[in-house]
Amino acid sequence: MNKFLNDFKERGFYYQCTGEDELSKLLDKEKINAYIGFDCTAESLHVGSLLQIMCLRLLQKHGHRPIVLLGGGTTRIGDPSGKDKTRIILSESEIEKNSNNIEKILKKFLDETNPKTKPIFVNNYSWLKNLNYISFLRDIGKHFTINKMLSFDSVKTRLEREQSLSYMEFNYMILQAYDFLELNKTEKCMLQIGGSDQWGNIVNGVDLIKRYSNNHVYGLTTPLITLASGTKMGKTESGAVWLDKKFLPAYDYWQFWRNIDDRDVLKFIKIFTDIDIDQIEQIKNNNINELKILLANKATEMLHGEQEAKNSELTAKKTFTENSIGENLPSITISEKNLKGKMTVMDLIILSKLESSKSEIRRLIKGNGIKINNQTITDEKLIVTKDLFQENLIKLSLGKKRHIKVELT
RNA sequence: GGAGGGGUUCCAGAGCGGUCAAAUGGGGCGGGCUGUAAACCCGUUGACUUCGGUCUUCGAAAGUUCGAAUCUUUCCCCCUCCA
Repeated sequence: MNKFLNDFKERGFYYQCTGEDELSKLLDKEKINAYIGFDCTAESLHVGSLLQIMCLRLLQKHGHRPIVLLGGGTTRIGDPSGKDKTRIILSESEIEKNSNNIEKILKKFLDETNPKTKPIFVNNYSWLKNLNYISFLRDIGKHFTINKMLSFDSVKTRLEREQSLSYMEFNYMILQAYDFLELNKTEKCMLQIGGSDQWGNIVNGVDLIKRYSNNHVYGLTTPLITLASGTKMGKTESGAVWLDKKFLPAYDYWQFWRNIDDRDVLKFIKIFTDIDIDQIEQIKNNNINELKILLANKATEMLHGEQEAKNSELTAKKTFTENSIGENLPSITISEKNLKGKMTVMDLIILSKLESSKSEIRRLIKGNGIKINNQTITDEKLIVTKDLFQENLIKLSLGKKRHIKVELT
C-alpha cells in the first residue's frame, strides 16, 4: 500500500475511500493535489476541525500539496448534512470576516516554505458567484438525477421527519460536487478528503467529474472522533475549544489536551501530533501523565508556538505540582484603591469573571471549593485586604482546576 | 379537512388547585479517593439575601380563585392517527 495511505490508516484517520487500490497506485506514481473544504459559519475553527487540518499536514509530510477550500460561497447556502433544521444564513460581511480568520488559523498549521507542497488557498465564492443559472443547469444539472439526490441521508432524514428542506439547501450537494470539478479543472485536484458526514457530497463530486470529463478522482473520509466517555470531542469548562487565542488562551488549550481521558491519549497522539508511528511505539508504555504532557506540548506548539507551549507546561507545573503561582495563569489586576472599600471574596470572584452568580459562589464556599493562596475560604464575607497578597499577588482558586492570578497595583 | 396527544427548570421526564423553586434520571458544579485520569462515594444544581426571608419561573396573553405548573378562554408551536 502507498505510504501516505498506510500512514493515514495507521494513525487512525481512515474511514472510507473510493477506489482505494487505484488511489494507492496513483499516490505511488505521482505527487498530487488534494483538497479539504472548510465551512465559514464561525469566526474561528475549533478542535472539531483539527482532524482535517492534520490530514493536510500529513499530505505535506508525504510530499503532496494541500488545497484549502474556504466555503465562502457554499456557506451562503448551508450544508444540510447532519442538521435537523435550516440554519441561520449569515450576512456577506460575516462570512468574509470568518473566512479570513479561518485562513489565518490554517496557515499556522501548514508549511509554506517548500514550493512543492505549498498549500493553495481558494474560496469557492470566486467561482460560484458568477454561475449562470441556465448554463449551470445544462452543463452540471443534467448529470444529477433527483432519484439519486433523494436517496442521500442528508435529504432523506429531513424528508422522513417532514422537516422542511428548502430548494436552496437541496442544491448544496451539487455545488460541493461542482467545487471538486472546478478544482480538478483549475488545480488538477485529484482527491477530496472530509469527515464521514461528507461521504455523500464527496462521492457526488467524484461521479460528476467522471461524467463531465471522464477523469478519475478520489474521495477519502475520516471518522468522527469520539471520546472514551462517549461524548463528542471538544468541550471544556468554558465551552468550545477554539483554535484562536482570542477565544481560548494558549494555557487553556494546553489544559484541554492535558486533561484528556487516559484511554484516549495514544489515539490522540497518533492523530494530533506529528510524532512518527514507530517512535510512538517506543514511548507508548511511558508514564501516562508524561504522555499527556507530551500531547499537550506538541498540540499547543503547533498552534501557538513553542514558547507558549513551554510557558503553559511550566504554569501547570507551578499551579498543580508546586501549588505556587504560574506565570501564564489567567490574571486580573485590581488597584489598592479598590480594596479601601469593602471588597469581599465574593466581589473579587465576580470581578474575576470566574463566576457570575453570587448564589453559586456561596454554594462553592459551603462546599469548600474556594481557596485563596491554597487556603480554603469558609467565610463568604471575608474582606480582601492587602495582607492577603504575597508580593502583590493572590492565587484565587475555584475547585481544583480553575485558578486565576490577582495582581495588586 | 376530521379525530386525538402534547409544550415543565441545561436535557429527558413526573406533577394535574394549596404541603411546588417543582419527584426521578442524565449532565454540570463542588468535596472525598487518586494522577489535573477513569470508576466509585457524598453534597449541590433559579436569582438576591441582613440567612428571617424576598423576588422571578412550568409555550404566550387574559381570566376564575383567598390561592394556579395544575381550572377556563384566546393565540402560537409541535406530534400521532384517519381522509
